[in-house]
Amino acid sequence: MRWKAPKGMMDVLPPESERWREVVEKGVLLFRAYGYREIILPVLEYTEVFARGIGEGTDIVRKEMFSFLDKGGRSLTLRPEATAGVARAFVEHHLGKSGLPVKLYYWGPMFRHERPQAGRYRQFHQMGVELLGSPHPSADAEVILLCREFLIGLGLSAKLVLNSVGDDACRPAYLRDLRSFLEERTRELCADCRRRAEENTLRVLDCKDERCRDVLREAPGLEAYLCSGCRDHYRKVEELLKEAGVDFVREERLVRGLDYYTRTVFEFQDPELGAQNALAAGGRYDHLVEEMGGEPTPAVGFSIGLERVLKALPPVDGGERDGVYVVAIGDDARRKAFSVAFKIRALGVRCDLDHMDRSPKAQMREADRQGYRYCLILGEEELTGGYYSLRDLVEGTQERLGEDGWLERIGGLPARGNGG
RNA sequence: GUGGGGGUAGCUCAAUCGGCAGAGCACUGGGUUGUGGCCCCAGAGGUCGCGGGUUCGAGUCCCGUCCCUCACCCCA
Repeated sequence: MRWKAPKGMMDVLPPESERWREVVEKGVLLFRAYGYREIILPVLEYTEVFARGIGEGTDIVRKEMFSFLDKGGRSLTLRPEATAGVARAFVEHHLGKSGLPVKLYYWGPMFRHERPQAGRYRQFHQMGVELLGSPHPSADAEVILLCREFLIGLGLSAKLVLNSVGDDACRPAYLRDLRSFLEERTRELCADCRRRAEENTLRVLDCKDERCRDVLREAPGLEAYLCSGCRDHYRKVEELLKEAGVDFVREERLVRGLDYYTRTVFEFQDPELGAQNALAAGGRYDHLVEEMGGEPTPAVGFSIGLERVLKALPPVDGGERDGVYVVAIGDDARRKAFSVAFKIRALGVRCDLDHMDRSPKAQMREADRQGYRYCLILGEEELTGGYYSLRDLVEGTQERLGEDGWLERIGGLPARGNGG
């Protein structure tokens, strides 16, 4: 094989591409129903946008970015996520000046230079929302509910896990104590955790190693360190979720790998997905806009992994038959069939005809294979008799349509098979 | 970056001890001078990932290499 798509990147072919389209369109309709409007961002940003926004110490920035120098020598990076770009655009266009909150949704490709595995790709696609300007717990609860609504609307039942990672008032003290605890116990930790303790301390809490977990059971808990503001905020988010009848579990070890999160973080997990089990994730980021050079603007959002959602969805079920395939027999008929097909398409009815110079039998087989409901047959008999033969491929019946009104008849055909 | 598994037809896979590269599905044609699906017949389709080595002979054994995949790290 001569050429392949780059590692971790893939072509989406039909019929899979059609499922993508459906999922994205459902999401867009739902986001709009919640008052969000689309923002279309560049796929590239100056590298500093991500370095500052996501955090210099995060794995994403340290080793997962597709970066290159442009011809002017500036470093550009393919976006590894969308939130930093949204914050940059929010500041650049002074979106906060004309009234808050600002509610935006996006969708598109993201890029991370990681080793691919099940549910993880180098180019992957996310759709998500950002609610900028509100510090209120109802904003957190809204985006969580919206995310849940999206997944449920697709027929998925994901487990919601929730936590609070505190804010500038309380997290530093916790980190200090956690670090000193880890230093004391460092000999009992796995190699990864020793490294994490230095570089991304909170993530030690997430370690899967049993021995680390045993040690961490004795570590100071984040919850106990939360300041009254964070504690109160978190409690109210929980109350709103309960009020809405949403099931969730608090997972004290849930911490996210991006530096900008404050207070609420959450994840929707599907245990059947394998190691990469987060369908969607998000949280609050009260200082990101400020970090990007804007006014202090609290915000909250989430993003959904399209590939993971598609993978969790049940397999495609054939689909209904529709449309008309024009079967032409003989040169005269082929000539006429060509214009007939265009007339049918102009009605918005799916329609096709043979481009392979095939026999009538093969043309009908093609009609069947491509899922057409009807064949409009046009041969010498029809030409001399002045009619069209219309065959219903589901019923196996055939009728004659006169020269007058045949097009109207086709426009009025049932678009769907009768009851499947 | 680290570890496990795997690369044979378009797809999913088989090939015994080293001895003529196969099946199912899909595709094309025919069975019907103009009628799909089911059935029957026929056909087409291969750099056995790539390179080297051992051997009379390699898909099979050895070395190297590339790629895919799952997992770790991390994350959607």
